[in-house]
Amino acid sequence: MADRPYHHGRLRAALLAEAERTLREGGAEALSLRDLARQAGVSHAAPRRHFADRQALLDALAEAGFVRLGEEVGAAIDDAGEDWEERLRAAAAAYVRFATQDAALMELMFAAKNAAGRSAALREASVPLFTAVGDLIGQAQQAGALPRGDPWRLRLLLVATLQGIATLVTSGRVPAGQTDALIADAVVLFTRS
Amino acid sequence: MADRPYHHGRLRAALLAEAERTLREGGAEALSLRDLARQAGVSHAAPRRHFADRQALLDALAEAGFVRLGEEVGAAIDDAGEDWEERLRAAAAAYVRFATQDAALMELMFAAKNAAGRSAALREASVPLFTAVGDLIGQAQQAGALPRGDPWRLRLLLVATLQGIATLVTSGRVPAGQTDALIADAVVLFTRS
DNA sequence: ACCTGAACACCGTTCAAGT
DNA sequence: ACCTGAACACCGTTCAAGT
Repeated sequence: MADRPYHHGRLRAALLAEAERTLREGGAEALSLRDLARQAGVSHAAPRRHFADRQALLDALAEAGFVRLGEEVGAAIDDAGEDWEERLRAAAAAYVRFATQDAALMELMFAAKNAAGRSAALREASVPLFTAVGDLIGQAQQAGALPRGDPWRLRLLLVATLQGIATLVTSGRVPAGQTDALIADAVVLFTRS
Repeated sequence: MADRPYHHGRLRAALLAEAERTLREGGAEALSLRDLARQAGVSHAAPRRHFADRQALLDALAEAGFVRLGEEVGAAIDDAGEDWEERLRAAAAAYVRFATQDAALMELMFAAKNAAGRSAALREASVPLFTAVGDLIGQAQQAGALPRGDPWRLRLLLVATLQGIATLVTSGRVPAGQTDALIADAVVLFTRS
């Protein structure tokens, strides 16, 4: 690292990787472009080439977060057995686990200032997540494990419930060790309605 | 304001009031202690007497937010008719309305860094909200409008659902005009399970 | 195409000193 | 008890200049 070349080569990726770590350890407020540049061994103005401003970096983090959340929830569903209630529980557990391990990232992903049409990229990045949950619901309905009804609205309601549980857990309002019980309650709520 | 006395007199209250306004208009990131001091006509070091640091001000805002949310949800329940489903819907609508109008404040209230036992005052401030929801659930259960089961767990699940809906709405993931339908769906989910 | 270095206008926080 | 003013160490952002 003493004789680093003038061009970093992977500065954007390096900044993002380091930012994810800082975000996990100290929250979004601990993220400083100057500090990231320092840790990448680059001048404080160098990140500007890759991120127009600090918000652009946060946007990129949120975007990557949605992609990974979609992957993890999808994988959890696939890895679960064939029982629909079990699959729903696996999806919910994966969602809450992600939120617990990356609480600050989750806050970025659902920040109000990133609302609606603010970022087409962010909306697009969250498609796999919503698709995975939507597919699960549609199939569970066909199998008779979930009540009929507009699958779109049911999908939105399920994601809302998972997101709410995640928020209560990460904000410390669910007693330790009660998380799984709360998730199980939520799944029962949907399957028995 | 030209000949303001040396002692402001109500500096703490003035800072909080102005901070609430800034929070609503520009989010937590727009909150600057120096700027608040300026708007109060006081030196930049004066707020220190009332708030140990910036985080202490944010904590106080979150605390006041929980008190007000508890009041508004409680009032909505009281103002609703005697029908339990209608009362649940009124509580949910009040919760989401609060979150919509004060999205940045809501984020402060449920921030992960304010977790668990971090602030006894914050926990205490949220008691009326949880009590109002808990009482509603207990009474609806006794009236047969909600299924039996541990009311504590049901209370947590209901708050989680409301919080999740609020987050999806403020983060722009619920299509405009679909909010009421989502709230109605949530209430049906609880009453028919 | 990518990065540097200096400059600007802001912060939060601290602390001796004033009223 | 409450507030001021100067000081310190940080920021994000901009821009001419370097490679």
